[in-house]
Amino acid sequence: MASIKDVAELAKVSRATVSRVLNETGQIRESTRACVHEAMKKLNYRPNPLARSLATSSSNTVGLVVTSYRGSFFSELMAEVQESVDQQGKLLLVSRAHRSRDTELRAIERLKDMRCDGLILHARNLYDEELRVLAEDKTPFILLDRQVEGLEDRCVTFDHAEAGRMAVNHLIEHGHQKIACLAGPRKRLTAQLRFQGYQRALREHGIEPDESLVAEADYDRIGGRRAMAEILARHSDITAVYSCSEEMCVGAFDLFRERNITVPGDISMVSFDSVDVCTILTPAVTTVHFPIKEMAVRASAALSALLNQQTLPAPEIFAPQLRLRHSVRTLD
Amino acid sequence: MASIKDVAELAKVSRATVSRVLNETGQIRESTRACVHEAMKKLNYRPNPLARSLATSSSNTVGLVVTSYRGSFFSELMAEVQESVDQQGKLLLVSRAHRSRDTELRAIERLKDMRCDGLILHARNLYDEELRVLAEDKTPFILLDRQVEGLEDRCVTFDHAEAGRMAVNHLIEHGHQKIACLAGPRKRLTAQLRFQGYQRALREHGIEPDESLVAEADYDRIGGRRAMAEILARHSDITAVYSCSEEMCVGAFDLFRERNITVPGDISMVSFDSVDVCTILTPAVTTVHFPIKEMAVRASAALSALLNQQTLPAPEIFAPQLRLRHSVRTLD
DNA sequence: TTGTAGGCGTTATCAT
DNA sequence: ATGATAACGCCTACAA
Repeated sequence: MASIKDVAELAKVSRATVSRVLNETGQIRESTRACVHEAMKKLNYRPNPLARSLATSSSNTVGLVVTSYRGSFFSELMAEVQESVDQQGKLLLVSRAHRSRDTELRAIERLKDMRCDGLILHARNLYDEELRVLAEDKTPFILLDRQVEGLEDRCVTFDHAEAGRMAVNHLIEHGHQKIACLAGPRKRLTAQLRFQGYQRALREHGIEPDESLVAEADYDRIGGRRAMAEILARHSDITAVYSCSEEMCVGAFDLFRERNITVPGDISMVSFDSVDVCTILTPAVTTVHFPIKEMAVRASAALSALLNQQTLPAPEIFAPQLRLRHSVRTLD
Repeated sequence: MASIKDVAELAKVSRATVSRVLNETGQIRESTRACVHEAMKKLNYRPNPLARSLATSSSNTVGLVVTSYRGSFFSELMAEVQESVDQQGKLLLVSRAHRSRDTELRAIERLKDMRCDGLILHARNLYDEELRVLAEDKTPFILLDRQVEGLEDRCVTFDHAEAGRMAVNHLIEHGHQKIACLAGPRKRLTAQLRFQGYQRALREHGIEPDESLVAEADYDRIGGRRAMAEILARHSDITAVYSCSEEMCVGAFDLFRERNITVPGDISMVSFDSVDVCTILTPAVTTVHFPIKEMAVRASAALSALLNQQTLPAPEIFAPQLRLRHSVRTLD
């Protein structure tokens, strides 16, 4: 591979000059510029980004931290970030954080080691304080789906509790009282919020939440099926279900199909959803939409603005949105 | 950030020694090793991978080239590769090639510029010859879902034509004769193969393929819906559909639902599938499974073997597999 | 076992 | 407008 030195020699100039035409910096005579360009073509020269990074300690690279690679949620999230980063002419580095503070820290470090220009963090376990400390040093970052005091302008968030409340409200307004909840892992903050929304909606209508109507799963399909089975074993007379993820909703439908339970005939359903899986089900399921794609795009844009020293767009809290479909029956 | 130099000074040794303990190379007295380690801890030293790459021209990085980031197929493909690369302790760089030879070449170059140790290519447009030429130079690569003469041991492939034949055969064996085809983009080789499988199955049973039973789409949901509508406009009496992608199948179901067409009552369906979307539909759709996930894992493993100079596992042609579900009715 | 010194390919600061 | 030259942080002969 030809290096800048080869180009310099062939063009009979110094490496500095080649560097200048390369970066269009400084003043260069048109003739020498042409000469250099010719030499570059002739040698099929490609600048070495690693060397450049070493010299500038920046890398034209964006880092993304996620807790998992699996499942359509993360897949689409990564794809979306990939897309926008790509459009900014940068490369994306993704690093997985698994499920602890420690591994999240490591994931971030790997990315900083690579001198990423900026980071997008979908970090679930770090303490707010750690994040604030992190914000002190060089590498700028955006927090995806997380609210941290003092870092509001770096947060792209969603109101999970309100979303949950809306979903369950919808059910109650249609006459449902005995509403089951397929909940996410309790130790995840957003799962808690979604659950709180459920409780809040019930209480607002004078219904006391009943723990035995709730079952927990890891947001996944088979977990959802199992959780649904658990609840039905305890209460065969529920009239509605509030699912905290689309995959759990699919799992519940698996069970319904097996047992010839019809939706919304026997049971009404409202689910969280972020990649429109619920529209594939029959009937299409009414959802509260968690716009992870839009949020991902927003995060990339915000980071880009940060990197270019532009004024940050106002921090945005994405609003939940009810998407009415055909899975809710009006009870009389 | 502390550099190797700082560590050396603090430990009162040379940078070479630090480098040695870092890479566990050469012989070092236990006491100095300890000393160096201590210095590293004290300074919270982290080696700079960029500098290392520059020096060794290798980067502990794997590159992946895809034609698109969108859609569950690519999402899951990337996630899967991400997972295995991650487990090898490496970082993944993904680059998009869009839809032409030229852009594919560029995508590959970007990755080579970054000195990726190896590449996984899902390259659709490069000529076989170009790939062979590419194989000459340093960076090793694996071809995903593509067969190239002379590079057989670097190919992880799937028999699309046979898969298509199996699918349509299944339909014919259940008494169907007038079988529509939701085809992928003709200019893509694998789409052609899937289509050829359709033709072959028909001919083997003495049915002459009828172009008006075929409609093309870009493997996507709305395209599938439109294509299905086109065919139905021409032939309202088809009894079965062969869909070349799961998303098109979902699109067709969208139409069916609108028009109260039942599956398999009115129309039977067999579809290609790679991420099990078809099991979400009602009824669950019988599919030929295109095991992209397994293939992605295989590709990563093969690349890893290549990188470690291990003997390559025998090249594998993944076999199509019919997954019987409930979307095919037996015609009498 | 350890140190010296040159190189990896750029950028950037001075001069000229 | 251009050229030396010293970083950037690490690796690796070659010496000692």
